Amino acid sequence: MVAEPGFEAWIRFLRAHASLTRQLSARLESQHGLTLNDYDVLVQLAYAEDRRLRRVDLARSVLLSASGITRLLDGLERAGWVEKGSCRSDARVTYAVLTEAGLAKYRGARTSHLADVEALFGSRFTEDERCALSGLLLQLLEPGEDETPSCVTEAQ
Amino acid sequence: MVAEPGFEAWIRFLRAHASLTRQLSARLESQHGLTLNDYDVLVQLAYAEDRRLRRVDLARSVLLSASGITRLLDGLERAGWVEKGSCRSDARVTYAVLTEAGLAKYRGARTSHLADVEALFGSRFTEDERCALSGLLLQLLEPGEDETPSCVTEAQ
DNA sequence: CCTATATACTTGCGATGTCAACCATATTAG
DNA sequence: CTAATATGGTTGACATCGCAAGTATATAGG
Repeated sequence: MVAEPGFEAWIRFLRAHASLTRQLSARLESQHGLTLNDYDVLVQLAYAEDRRLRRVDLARSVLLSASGITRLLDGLERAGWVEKGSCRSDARVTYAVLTEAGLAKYRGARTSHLADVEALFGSRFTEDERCALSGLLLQLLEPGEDETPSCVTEAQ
Repeated sequence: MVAEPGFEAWIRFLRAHASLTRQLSARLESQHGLTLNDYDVLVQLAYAEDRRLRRVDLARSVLLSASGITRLLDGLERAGWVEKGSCRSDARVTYAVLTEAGLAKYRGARTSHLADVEALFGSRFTEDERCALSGLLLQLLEPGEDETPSCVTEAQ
């Protein structure tokens, strides 16, 4: 894309995303057999209360459609990392529950993935730049979309 | 994603991308029957010399794989917006050439798409912020990936 | 020449993701 | 209580995209 004065930032945003996610997902895929979204879901569940989340909420927080979550979880369930849980108070909802195996899987993938993110993304910035970028990106999100829960500061 | 200290920026990057591209591509799709990538290709061609580009180069500049470009162009060719051109000096290469219809299509989509990008992306920043963001994003791209050609400043 | 390797491009296949339609359960209004 | 509507979730049809493999042409070395 080109010749769109003032849209340079947008173009770079698209390009940077394409480039980074391709590299990161290739690594995650080859080293752990996980998708970026798979990993994302595992993290969400690992830090959720009782290691379980309603499927709708999970969908919202990873920015996938309802059907997208069903399909993603299908895979994680087949692998034994997630299982379904039912809800006492509302028979419509199904929980996605992280299994022990799933937790182990997450822990195994975590270190190398974080290192990859650091190498391809974090290391390109100074501390200040990263803060600035984070702030700017926040301005792009709708209020509800920055769901980064409380545990952001937790070191695990 | 969560609980990854220092990765807030990365998470927000992923979320912002998912959110923005979904909204933008929905609009582009409903108003013009184009994908974000379709549009991207039309722009590249519209500003290219002789309105033609080698398929490889196009792939690189849109950050698609070789097969991705073949398929994307299949669609644009079926629609009559792009056609194949052969190369005198190298029989291996095929050009993607923008047709008159394709140029018209681009011009028709351009205004509304740029307005959408401005509304969802540009308008969230001040001029300075946008510059800063653009600079930061540039640091994420590999040398060759910021292909934004010379005509960036052109007003069309 | 002629073989080896590199490049341009296409195709088969699988993975992923969306939308629309659908079912089941909750909730609300008469 | 019942009908209307909203919400949680799944499924089928479909589109997009990457990888691996294959074809065709170019280029380099012996």
